Amino acid sequence: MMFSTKAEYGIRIMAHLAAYDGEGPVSLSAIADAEGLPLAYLEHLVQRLRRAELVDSRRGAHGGYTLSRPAETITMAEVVEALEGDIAPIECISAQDDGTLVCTREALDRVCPTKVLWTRVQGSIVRTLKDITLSELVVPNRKKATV
Amino acid sequence: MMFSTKAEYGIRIMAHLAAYDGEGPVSLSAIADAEGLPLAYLEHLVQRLRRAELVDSRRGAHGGYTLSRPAETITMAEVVEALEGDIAPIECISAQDDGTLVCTREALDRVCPTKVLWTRVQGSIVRTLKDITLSELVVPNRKKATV
DNA sequence: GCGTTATCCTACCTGCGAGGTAGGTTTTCA
DNA sequence: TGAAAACCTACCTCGCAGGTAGGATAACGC
Repeated sequence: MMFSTKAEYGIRIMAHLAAYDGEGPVSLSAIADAEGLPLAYLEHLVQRLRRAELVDSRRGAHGGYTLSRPAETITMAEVVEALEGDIAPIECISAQDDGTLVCTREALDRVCPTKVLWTRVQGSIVRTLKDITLSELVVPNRKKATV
Repeated sequence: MMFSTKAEYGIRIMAHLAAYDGEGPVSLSAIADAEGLPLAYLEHLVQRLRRAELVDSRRGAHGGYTLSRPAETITMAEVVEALEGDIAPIECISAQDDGTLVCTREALDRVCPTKVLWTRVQGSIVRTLKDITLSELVVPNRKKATV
């Protein structure tokens, strides 16, 4: 597998928040219960989402988390990157600030024969993730209950 | 990172064999030397390639490995799959024989909100890998030397 | 046939990070 | 003022990627 459960669980959090968007903050324990995931672990993940400013938090009783923006404007590339860090198919490839990819294996004289492969794979993954917004992951029949 | 060095090293082996295609078998120790990778570890990887029938082997003195087919007909999807096993972006998603993807998290009643995401990511990765053949990875200036 | 060179095979080792726990402190509400 | 929540830091542990070790088997050159 290529993405860890960090991405999976974190996306479940986001999808859950999206489903209850506009209904006030949702507590993490409610999400942990609903999704059957360990609360203490989700706390780590939601902190990443908060630092990436994808969710807002309200502390204290009746507190919880809300989406910081409408679900339609949140791409899965942002979410996955917040959770997993830079999206790179393999260790030696990393993106620079300007978006160009560099290969750490590539010395001055030698070109890396596999770079072209990883570059294209990375491109297609990022393109796909940018193309999907959070709103597409919301399960419809979960929403109506409390509305 | 999403692919391990198994894929990276294995692809380097394949690229090396492709560069010396038609010049008789290349020994693994020659490849290990040229690429600066541990021979004993490469042995494990090349066995996977052999079992997937991507390379042929000849034992004994002056033995080594050769591509089993022309490089243009070998897709990177085959190579990566031989090395890493099934290409799945995340643990819960796996491909069935007919190519449809299933999510182990998906119970009878609940749909998995993230499945649509992983399905599309998986599709774009596989499509990209199928689209690239080994011949595209061959570094030109490496070939002429012994020709 | 015998040494050399290679593949082939099985078992083992080791460090690290994913995945998870624990136990607090701080903030907000009723 | 106490309950409910976010917030924070430190720790644990176990599987596995990445690599080693050592031998068995096979095909040459002489």
